[in-house]
Amino acid sequence: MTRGRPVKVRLNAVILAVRDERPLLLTVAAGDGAVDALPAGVLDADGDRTLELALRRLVREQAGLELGYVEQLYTFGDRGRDPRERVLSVAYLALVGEGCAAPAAAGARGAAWRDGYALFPWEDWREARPAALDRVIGPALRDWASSVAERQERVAINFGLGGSRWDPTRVLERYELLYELGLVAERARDRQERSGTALGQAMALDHRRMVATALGRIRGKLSYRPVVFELLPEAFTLSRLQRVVEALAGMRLHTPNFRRLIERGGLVERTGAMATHTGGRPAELYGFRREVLRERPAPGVGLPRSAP
Amino acid sequence: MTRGRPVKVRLNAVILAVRDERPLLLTVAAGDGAVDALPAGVLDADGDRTLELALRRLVREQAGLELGYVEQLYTFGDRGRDPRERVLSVAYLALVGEGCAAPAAAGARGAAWRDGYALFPWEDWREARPAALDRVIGPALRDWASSVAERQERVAINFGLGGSRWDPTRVLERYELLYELGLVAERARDRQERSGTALGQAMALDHRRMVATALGRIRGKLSYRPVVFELLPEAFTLSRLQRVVEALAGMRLHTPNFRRLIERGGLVERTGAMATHTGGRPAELYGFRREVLRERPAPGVGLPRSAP
DNA sequence: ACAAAAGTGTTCGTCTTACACCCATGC
DNA sequence: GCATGGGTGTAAGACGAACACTTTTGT
Repeated sequence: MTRGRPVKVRLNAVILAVRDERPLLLTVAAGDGAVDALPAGVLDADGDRTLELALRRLVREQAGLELGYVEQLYTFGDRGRDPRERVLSVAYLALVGEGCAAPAAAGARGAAWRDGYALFPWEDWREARPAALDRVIGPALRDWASSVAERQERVAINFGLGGSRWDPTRVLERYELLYELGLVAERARDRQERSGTALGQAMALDHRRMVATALGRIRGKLSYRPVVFELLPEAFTLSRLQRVVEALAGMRLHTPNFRRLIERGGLVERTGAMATHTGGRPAELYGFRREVLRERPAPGVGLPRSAP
Repeated sequence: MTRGRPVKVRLNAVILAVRDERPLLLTVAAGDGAVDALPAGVLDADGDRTLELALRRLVREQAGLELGYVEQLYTFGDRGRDPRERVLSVAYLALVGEGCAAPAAAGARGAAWRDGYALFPWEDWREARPAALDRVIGPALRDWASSVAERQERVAINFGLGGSRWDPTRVLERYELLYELGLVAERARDRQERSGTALGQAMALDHRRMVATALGRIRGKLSYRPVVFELLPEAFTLSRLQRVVEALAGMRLHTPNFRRLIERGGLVERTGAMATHTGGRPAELYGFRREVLRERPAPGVGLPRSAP
């Protein structure tokens, strides 16, 4: 076997929570301090039995946070990802309850919880169709794709423009397209050019790409795995559940149908208790119903195919 | 940052094709020659621009095969995966047409195409419910799970036993459970014990786990991405398409409904040509219809929830 | 003629979506 | 009382599963 220079291996954590109807991301200060970075560290070849345990250790050390749900996201290894050296980064996605994401609960090293949609303003369709799409992105895409069929198709599929629908899960594809077009700050930085348009908040290295991967992954997973419950307390109201799903999906759902889907799908069960001070009528408190895993092969909340 | 011993990085390829209604896997001779291994190699930190390109190069060198569809599968990094040293292995899944998988078309180094279900006999439900399930696996699982609720749940979910349905995508979970129970040869080998039950053909290191990951992934992907077409020629009959899907899914489908699903879903278009010598009435030849990608967010063939 | 595979029609039940409406609390 | 959010009923429609049945070849 040929053997080149050794490659360094790093682990990265995309840690998400939802609080006040906003998806939050745990960040630490980057080396140069100018932008945020993801918690990261190196695998201890002797100490860490598995990659996942290494990640948990690392997040514990850096942010004082004990992770619950963790899944491997993707391994990034392109040359030039890190201008200093060739690194392989194994990225993980972790979900924590909103209790962990208390405003003060940031540990050492400038750890902080950032609004996820500050990174991807074009991904939040809850209030309205994001303004950036029509003001900046749309024109730039049209310009770029003009009279190149393949580009037009790519734009249509990923941004739901030419008769296609907006697919909430294509977060990464959209980010990468915007990167190629030079609409995000990372592109100019990576090429050492003067920066032009800079949509959304930039992050260190390719960390924003990792977060895009994570958001896309969890949006997809919502509909076939009961992952939302990792972000909620033991007991919750259905509307609270709906708000969390909406925050992740970046779109509003039809309340009455959402309730029925969840209840008839057997994902939750009544606890008997009630939530008061809801702003209106008191709401029943529900809990995740584990048995659903036995009953249905792919239990999830299912995003609508059309906007509500 | 703490820095332990450096970790080696390897790439592995799970290359699948379907031929004669059987999923085939490209293997090479393992170091000791006793079992098969997956094509593998090392990333060239200077030469390879991306991991995917490194993988393509590697497969070209080792098996003389030019890959088409490639996707990253998973990164394996547990300690003890390779008894010799701590290695991180980034596994990729590749799909090639049956032309590449010609019986003779194995390159150097003892490359060969193996029947995928020789590795996982319990995964092929096309002819009948696999015999091993009732003869060996069922009793062993019941024994293991007896009077431990969590184990019973895990068995039910993954093997479709206690009121749950068989979920074709849970290939990895099933393999890992059988590993834990000592029903596959790798378990005894890894623990340097005398081997007992040895279901299915073993592979080197944790390569069979990688193949299980790949099979589960592609089974899942069938229903929301048009991946089958990577395994078919440009023009094909609907029944040929059905056979390929069935080979991957490990189950039979209801022919008339399958046809309608595919046609109504807009996944294919008539080519006008006909296939003769089909054994009966000549069949129309179809081709993949690229436009679906614009029209539908998740185009795929959709496996049935119940057996036909 | 008959076997074998291709291909069509129709029915039924379930799941999705949308619309309309009633209920219980705080202020 | 009325605004606000919680909660229910029901009907139209899309979709998947199952059944029966016709068509076109090779032998």
